[in-house]
Amino acid sequence: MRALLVEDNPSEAKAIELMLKSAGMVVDVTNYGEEGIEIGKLYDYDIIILDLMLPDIDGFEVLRALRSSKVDTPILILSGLDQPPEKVKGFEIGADDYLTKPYNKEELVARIHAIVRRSKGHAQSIINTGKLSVNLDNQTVECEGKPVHLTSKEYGILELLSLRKGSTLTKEMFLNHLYGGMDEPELKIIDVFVCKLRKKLTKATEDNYIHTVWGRGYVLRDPDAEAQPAAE
Amino acid sequence: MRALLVEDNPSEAKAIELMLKSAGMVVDVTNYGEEGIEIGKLYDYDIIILDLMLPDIDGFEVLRALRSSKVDTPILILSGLDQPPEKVKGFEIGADDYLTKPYNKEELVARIHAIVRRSKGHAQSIINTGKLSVNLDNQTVECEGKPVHLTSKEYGILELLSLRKGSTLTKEMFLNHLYGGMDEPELKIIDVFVCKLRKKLTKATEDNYIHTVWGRGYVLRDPDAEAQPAAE
DNA sequence: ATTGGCGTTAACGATTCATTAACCTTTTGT
DNA sequence: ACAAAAGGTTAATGAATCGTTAACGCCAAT
Repeated sequence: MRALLVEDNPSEAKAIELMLKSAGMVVDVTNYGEEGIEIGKLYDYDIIILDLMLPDIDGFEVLRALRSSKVDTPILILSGLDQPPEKVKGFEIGADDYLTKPYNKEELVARIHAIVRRSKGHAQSIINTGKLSVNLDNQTVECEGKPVHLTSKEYGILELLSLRKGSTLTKEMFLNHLYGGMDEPELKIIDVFVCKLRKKLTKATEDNYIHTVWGRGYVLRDPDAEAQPAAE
Repeated sequence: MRALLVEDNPSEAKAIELMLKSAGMVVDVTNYGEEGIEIGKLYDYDIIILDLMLPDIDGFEVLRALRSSKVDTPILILSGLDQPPEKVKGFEIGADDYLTKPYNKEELVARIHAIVRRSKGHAQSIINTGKLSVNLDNQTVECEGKPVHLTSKEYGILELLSLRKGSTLTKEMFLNHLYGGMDEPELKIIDVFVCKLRKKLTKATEDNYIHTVWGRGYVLRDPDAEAQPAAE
């Protein structure tokens, strides 16, 4: 999962960054609102965490700018002010959640998980596909109760496949989901991880979940579902 | 176990501190309510023991301030007044227990143990995991009835693992659980203790309880509960 | 004063993971 | 059928993380 954090206070930013990373997220950080708008438009994040207190421009402006640029990434607002009118304002402009400081650390991670889940159309934090179940909160995978050990990148692939189960995802999308910052590896790496992931899943499930859509990308499909409607 | 004591009377504070330390806890002490709020927000204690009689501000204010700052650490109130209305007030604001002076020394420790246990979701003071049983009251460990001698830090690791059995804990969490004050040693120390602890547990149980989650931390798992973790 | 247990740091080797590169197989278009 | 493009697989490399041991200093008990 890839997140953008827009927070000016360096120590606070570092604290949140570490927290998110220890929850297994790929995190980009910026201290300026303007840069937040830039990067937010440039990359396809799963979530943007936005502090209202920024040195250059008002946090609300960042939110407005992103939304008017048709960026529909879920946005969670962090605020020091606990004024209900402000909260309403945030939602009106298009925030997806609003957390007032000081907030409980676990709560931030929990909310982010919930927002991302819902934004992809999942009510539960466990996504079942055939014998497989992917736990988005723990970042664990099980096959009929037995744990399947995946490395973090392998999990990242399966996570995205599960979140958007049934639709074809391009390799670029996987790259975007798995890597932060500006130093992405080569596209080919996705093939390699898909290969490794398939091997592990086949070993565990005796079944085939990840299908190749030639020239397009990959899809995750439930093997039980007989009819195979054209994905996408 | 890490505790914060907020108590203005120096001799009383010293007495309680020693009592808690002799019960194996890591204890930070402050004489002022304001400082109690500060530190309580800053660190992640297992419990906060709060005297209502404070020189600067009312104990209830400290409690209220912590709770409104989303600090959900269990709080035990110590009080000289035995007025039922006050007791009710404490619980309403979010105290977890209320002890009136003079109180029995053992009772204080016993209550603290009970509160911490329950706050982590354990009804019993003995946590069993496979052949292992960890006694939170005595801070002792047994394997099929035979005692396993652990040093205090080794026990601290196992205690936290047991309290949060099944979930992955980062090295930072262990550091926080094992050390008080402001002078934490380096993260690496956790590896060393885990190594020593594992060796003792393996010798006693002929089994493996502590699993490494690469890049994240450690988990305690019941070996009976599941089959082998899927290989490469 | 001496000893032994413990906590801590440092150093080194072992593992695991991410990535690239190379090579082979399958699919597509002509 | 054939070449080109895309995908599949494996091996090699290097970096990050982890495990283990040794060594040092502190403190408490003898």
